[in-house]
Amino acid sequence: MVRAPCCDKVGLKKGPWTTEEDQILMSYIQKYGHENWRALPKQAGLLRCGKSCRLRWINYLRPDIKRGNFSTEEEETIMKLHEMLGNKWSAIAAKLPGRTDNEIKNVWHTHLKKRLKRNQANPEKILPTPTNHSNALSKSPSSSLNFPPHDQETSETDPSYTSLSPQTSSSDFSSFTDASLTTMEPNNQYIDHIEVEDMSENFPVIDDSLWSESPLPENTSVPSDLFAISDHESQTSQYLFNSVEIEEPGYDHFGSIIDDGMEFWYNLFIGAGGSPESSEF
DNA sequence: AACCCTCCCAACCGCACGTTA
DNA sequence: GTAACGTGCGGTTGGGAGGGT
Repeated sequence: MVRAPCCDKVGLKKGPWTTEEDQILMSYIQKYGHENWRALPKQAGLLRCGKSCRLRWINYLRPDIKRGNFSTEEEETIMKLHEMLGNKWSAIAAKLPGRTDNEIKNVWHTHLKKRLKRNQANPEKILPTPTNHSNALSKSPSSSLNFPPHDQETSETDPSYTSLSPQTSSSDFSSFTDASLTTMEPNNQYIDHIEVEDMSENFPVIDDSLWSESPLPENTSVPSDLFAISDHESQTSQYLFNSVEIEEPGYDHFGSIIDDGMEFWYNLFIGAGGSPESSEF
C-alpha cells in the first residue's frame, strides 16, 4: 500500500514557527481542541501541515510543558530509564511530567550519552546509588495507593522466600524482557505490562498466574511486591508477586530485587480502563 | 573583525501501527 | 479483507548561538 502524504505539501510553510503562528495555533486549540490534526491547520488558517502543528503543540505550546534545564534528578531518571527501556523516548517522557520525548532525546544525545561513556570509562565514579534510584523514581504515585506493608510474616517464616530489597548496588544490566497485556474496558482495572530487567544470563521465570487476558474487576487482587523463590534442586528462580487490593488504578510501580547476588528490576503498571479524558479549555 | 568549528535543539522525515470506511 | 487515513514514534537534519583562533 502506498502511503499518502500527510498533507498536500505544495504551498505549505516549513521551518521555525513564528509567534503569530504560535498564537493562531494556541488560540485555535484552546477554542476547539485538536481532534483532527490533519484538518486543523486549514480550519485555523495556518499554512502548515497537521503533523507540524501537532509537533509544535506537543513539544512547545502545550500548557504543561516544563521549561528550563533538566535537574540532576531528571537526568538520573533518564539515564536509569534509558538503561531499562532503551531508546523508548516516549515511554521515558511519560515518567517525567512536563518533559517531551523530543527534549529527552536531545538531552540524551547531547549530554547524557557522553556522560555515560565517561562513566563507563571510570566505572568507580558513576554507579548510581540505590538511593538515587528511589529518588529518581519517586514521582511514581504508588505511595498514594496505600499498599499494605510487605508480608513480613510470610517472608520471614518461609525460608524459600527472598524478600524484595530496593537497596541495590549494580547497574550493569545485560538483558531486558517486556511482556505486555492490555485491555481497555470502562471501570475496570488491568495489568498493563510487567518488565523485568535481568542481569543474569537466564531470564527469571514469571509465574503464569500473573497474566490475565481479561480486565480485572474492581477491588481485585493484583500483584505488587516481587518475590524470588529459589529452587536449589533445579538451580532456577521463580518470581512471584505479593497480591494486594488495589484501591486506585493508574500508577507505575518500580522496584528491584536481589536474588543470589543478581539484581532484577521490574516495572509494573496498573491502569484504569475507560475512555481517555477529553481536555477542555 | 572575520572566519571556522562545535554544540544544541527545534523541526522534519519516514515508518509502523491502529482505526475507519 | 483491504485500502485509506490519522497519529505517534524514533532517527536525523539544519540553522543559529557561542566559543576559539
